[in-house]
Amino acid sequence: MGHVCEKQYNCEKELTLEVIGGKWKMIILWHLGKEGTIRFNQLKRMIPGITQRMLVTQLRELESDLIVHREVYPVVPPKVEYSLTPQGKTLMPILEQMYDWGRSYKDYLEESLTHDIVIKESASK
Amino acid sequence: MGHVCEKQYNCEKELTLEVIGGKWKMIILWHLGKEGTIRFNQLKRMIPGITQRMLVTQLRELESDLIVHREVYPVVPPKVEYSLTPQGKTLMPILEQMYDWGRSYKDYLEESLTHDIVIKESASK
DNA sequence: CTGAATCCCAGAGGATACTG
DNA sequence: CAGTATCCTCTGGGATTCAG
Repeated sequence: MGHVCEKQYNCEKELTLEVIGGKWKMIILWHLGKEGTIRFNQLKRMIPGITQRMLVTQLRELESDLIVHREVYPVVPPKVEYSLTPQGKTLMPILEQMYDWGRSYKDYLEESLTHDIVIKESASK
Repeated sequence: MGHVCEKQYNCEKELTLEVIGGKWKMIILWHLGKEGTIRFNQLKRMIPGITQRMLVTQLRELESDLIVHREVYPVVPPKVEYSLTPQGKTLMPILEQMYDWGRSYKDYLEESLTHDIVIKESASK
């Protein structure tokens, strides 16, 4: 099943990290959580810098972890839609919390940076 | 400053991930969050399997990211205490949520696994 | 349009030994 | 006790090409 199964963990937090920790997984999950259902190329266009290969592999892992659902339409040209599973949707609160924390942390870093500059300037006088 | 500064992100969620994403960082943060203040070797004993080198490097990164505070006592033999900064403490709710999600996700995986077995058994009759 | 197949590399992570 | 200093392995991630 999931690529997550074999490994050993000190704590279930690490299991969670294993699921969302890939380089592009959080952005993928984010878009799917907001938009609902997205086609492959649509998703690719929404994520600047990602290669096709990476998008595929990340999606495959999320799929085997039962986080993302893949719906294939047997038409030509191919049409494949991705969406969150019910289990996948339960990740959204975590992603939102991580977003909020990241924002305030960024502000915090900038503050303490400018503060350092003030300290250094007054010290060099 | 932090090892976090140089890189570019699509979203601040990835900044958060950058901070807590190291192999041993969540367990370290977890213990510091629960115990408050811990000495180096004490911490090492609490984390089975970690090497001194890894514990040092992970702690150094957390320190440069202003998440962990390092207090050195000029005595012999050396005594160094680690604790969370105020900013570090704000991470705890995220870790707890990740713990909770990991637990229920683990249950979910086991359920759907046994369910699959049932399906397969009845199908092979 | 949605992939699979190759090839490749930096860097995270680890084993081990030494030190003030 | 709390670290450095080396050296090495492994794999996550990427560039590129081909295919149904």
